[in-house]
Amino acid sequence: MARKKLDLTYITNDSKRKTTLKKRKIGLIKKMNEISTLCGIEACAIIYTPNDPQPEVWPSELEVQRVLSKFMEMSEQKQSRKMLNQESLLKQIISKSQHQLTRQRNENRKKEMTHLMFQYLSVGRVFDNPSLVDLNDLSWLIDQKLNEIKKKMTMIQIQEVAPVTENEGEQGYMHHVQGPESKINII
Amino acid sequence: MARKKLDLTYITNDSKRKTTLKKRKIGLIKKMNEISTLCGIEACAIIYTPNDPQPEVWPSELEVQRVLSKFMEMSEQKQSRKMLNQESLLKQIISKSQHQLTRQRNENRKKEMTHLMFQYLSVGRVFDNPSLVDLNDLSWLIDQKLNEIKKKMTMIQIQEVAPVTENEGEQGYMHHVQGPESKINII
DNA sequence: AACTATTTATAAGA
DNA sequence: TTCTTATAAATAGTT
Repeated sequence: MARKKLDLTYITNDSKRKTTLKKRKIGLIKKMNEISTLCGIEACAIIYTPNDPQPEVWPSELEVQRVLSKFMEMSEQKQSRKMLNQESLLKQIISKSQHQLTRQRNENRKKEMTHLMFQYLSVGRVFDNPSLVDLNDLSWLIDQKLNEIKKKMTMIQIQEVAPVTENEGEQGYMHHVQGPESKINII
Repeated sequence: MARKKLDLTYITNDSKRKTTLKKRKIGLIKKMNEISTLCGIEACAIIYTPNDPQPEVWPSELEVQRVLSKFMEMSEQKQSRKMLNQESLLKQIISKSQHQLTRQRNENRKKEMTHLMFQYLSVGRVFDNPSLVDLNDLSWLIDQKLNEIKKKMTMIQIQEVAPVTENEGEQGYMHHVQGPESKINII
C-alpha cells in the first residue's frame, strides 16, 4: 500500500510474494496485539506459510489452544451433528462406545439374573451370595420371562389376548421396582 | 492512529472502546483477506467481543474449522501427552470407554458360558440353540471352573500342589482353543 | 454513520 | 537481505 495502489490478486513473483508475506505478517500480528490490548479482547492468530508445516502463532501456542478450545466447543454446540470436524467425530465415537457399554452392562445384569433364576427354579437355592442380588431385579426378570412365555402361548394358540408390553434394550429396566405378577422373598 | 498518537493501553471509556473495536475488527479482517489473497496462504480469524458468546469469524466458520483442525492435530502431535487440551482429553475418554466395553463383552461371554454349563450339568441338555455356542469356549470355561475348584481344594488342604495359572480379564481368553483337561462333544 | 487530520503500514527502490 | 521513503490505507476524534 505504497508507491502504487494495491492490486488485490495473487502475487505470482515468488520472491516478491515471500517478502510481502513477511512484512504483512508482522503488520497483522501488530494489529492483533493492538486490538487485544486496546479493547481487552481474546484474540489469536495462526498463520501458515507455504513449505512450513509449523504455523506462526500469536500470542502463544497455549493461549491459542485456549481460545480455540473455546471456539471449537461453542461451534460444535451450535452446529450439532451437521459438521464432521475432528472433535465432533471423536465425541460421536465416545457416545457410541458408551451407548454400547450401557447395553452390555444391562445385558450382563440380565444374564446374571437369568442364571440366578435358573438356579432357583432347578436347584431350589442360590449358590451365589444373595446379598449381592437385587431381588427386585430378579422379580422383574421373572416377569419378563413370564411375558415371553405368554407371548409365545398367544402366538401358538392364535387367539386374541390383551397385548403384552416388552421392555427390552438399554433404557430403564433398572427402574422397575416391582413386577405386577411376582414377588420374591428370600429367607 | 490519527489525530493523535496511539496510546497502547486498555481503553477504559466504554463507548470509545466499543467503537474502536468495531472499526479495528473491520480493518483486521480486511488485512487478513489481503494477506491470504496476495500470498495464497491459509488464514483464519476468530474474534470474541465481550458480551457476545458468538465470535466473529473469517473467512467462514467451515474454513476456520478446517484450519483449526489442522492446527489442533499438529499441535497435539507435537506436544504429545504434555497438554490436556480438549482433543487429547476426549481421546482418553474414548480409550477408557472402549477398554471397559471389551471387558464387559468378555465378562458377558463368560456368564453366558457359565449359564450354559450350569444347564448342562444340572439338566443334561442345552435349551438354547447349540449352533450358536462355541464348544471350545465352553470347554475352556469348564477348565477354568475346574481350576478354581482345584485351587480352593488346595487352599483348604493347605497342601503344596503345582501352581495353577489364572487367565482372567480382558485379553486373550478367546484364544484358548482347547483346554487340556476336558473335551466336550454334543451329538 | 460520515468526515478528515494524522498516524501507520507497506511497495518499490536503494 | 535490510533500510529508506513515497504513498496508500487505517483510524481517532469530531460532526
